[in-house]
Amino acid sequence: MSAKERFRLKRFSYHGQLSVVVIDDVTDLPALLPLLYMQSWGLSKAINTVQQHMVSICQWYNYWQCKHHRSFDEMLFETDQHGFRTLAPLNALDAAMVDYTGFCVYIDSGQKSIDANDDPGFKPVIANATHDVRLGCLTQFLLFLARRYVSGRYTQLTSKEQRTTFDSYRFRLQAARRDVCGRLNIRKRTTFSQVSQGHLVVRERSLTPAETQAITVCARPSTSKQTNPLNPWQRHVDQSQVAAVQIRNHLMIRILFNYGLRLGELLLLQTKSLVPYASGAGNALAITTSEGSGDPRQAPPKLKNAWSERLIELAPEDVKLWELYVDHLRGNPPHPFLLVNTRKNHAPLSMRAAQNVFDALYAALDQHFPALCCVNLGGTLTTLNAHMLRFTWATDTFEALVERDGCDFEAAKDRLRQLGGWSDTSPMPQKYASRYIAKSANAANVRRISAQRRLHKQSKPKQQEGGQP
DNA sequence: TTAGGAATAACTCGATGCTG
DNA sequence: CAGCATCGAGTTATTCCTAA
Repeated sequence: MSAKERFRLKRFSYHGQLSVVVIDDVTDLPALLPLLYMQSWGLSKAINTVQQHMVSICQWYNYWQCKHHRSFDEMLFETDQHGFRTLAPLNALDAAMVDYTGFCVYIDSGQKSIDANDDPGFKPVIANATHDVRLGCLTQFLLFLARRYVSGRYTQLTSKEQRTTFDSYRFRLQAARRDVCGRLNIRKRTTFSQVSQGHLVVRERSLTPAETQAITVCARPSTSKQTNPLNPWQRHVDQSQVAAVQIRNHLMIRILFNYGLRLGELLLLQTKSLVPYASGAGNALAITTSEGSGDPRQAPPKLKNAWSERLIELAPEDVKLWELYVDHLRGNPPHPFLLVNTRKNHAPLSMRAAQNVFDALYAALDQHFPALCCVNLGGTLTTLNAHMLRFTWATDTFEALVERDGCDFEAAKDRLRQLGGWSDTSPMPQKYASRYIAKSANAANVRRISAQRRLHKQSKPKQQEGGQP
């Protein structure tokens, strides 16, 4: 038969509730197992969710038809070679696990190819997120089947055996899914302490000047005169929001880099947090709690401690950027918070969304500056998060306080404590101080060694030195 | 000095609204 | 309607602060 598209989706109304089923074109009836799944799981879910799952299952059924020339339903209900019917569903599930890879090829190729073509230039036609959604839904469906056909109705297992059998299916299905999961394969992130491909990645949690520079370049928003092809926020469902996203993220990154805020403090900023500086010109940033502001977020950010409340002077160009964003791009949401998401309601930016900004930024760095990120090319930047900008800020600020402003170490530590919102007894400023000492000691050491080498070179023509003392 | 607590980070997964 | 972006939530590890 034309193996192509034996199964399709159909919407129907069930007791007044709109729902979706997978229709088998051969019998013109709903496929049995998806129907059971929909009935026992899908009725309590929103139509979009059910549809999401049914789309995945439908593609799976079409794939199965292509590959094995019979439907997945038939596979589950046939008798095995010994005439036992009871084990057939479980055998089918075992077979399904093997076919995860083939299914990935099928959906990645736009449901055309079932062969694993090892073409290196092969480019999936769907995004990784979609790929993972498909696999996740399919796995959930297969787990539903496992739970159903392991149960006492279909097997003679004791309840304990049922549980272990089902657990084994759950484990194996999840493992199979994990193996082919698109996002996991793209982002192989490791933490700093972990060994990556044989060699240990050693680095501070602050950024090097090269990395800082790369981030600044990537975060620069496009203007009408000049677009920035490195900016990771080029596309958006609502194209009119692209400028808002770019400016907002640029503002976020600038504030974090220049003033070392914690992420929670950043998200608590309000439009009225920018106050004219008491003594003379300039503006200051007031970091404070937002009591009574009616934060609509599920998990509103909180200040870490009482010392976090502070006043920071803002550079003029940041003030301009702030005003540009507030006046023209932020919209007019009913809440007072500075940073908003790009949905229609312009709700305050959530913790999660803010972290996604850094995920996207890291993806851009990975793409455009592989030498910084890829371990094989000598890069050490294996992850990026908002707190790393704070570390960077603290290190740089301490250095500037000592070298430019001529503070002694105690004064610099106190100043840093005040600017960064650490408590009176916090050991953190000490940490940055010792980091600076280590750094300058290293620099002095390098200078000493190279001076020595020069000296050695000069003395060399005169006489050959003996062994080391 | 250390135990415990709160915030943050890292990693997933599920659910749902939005738009071309 | 397909695909995607985004949000909510759960779990665990790590960081930072407080108080004993």
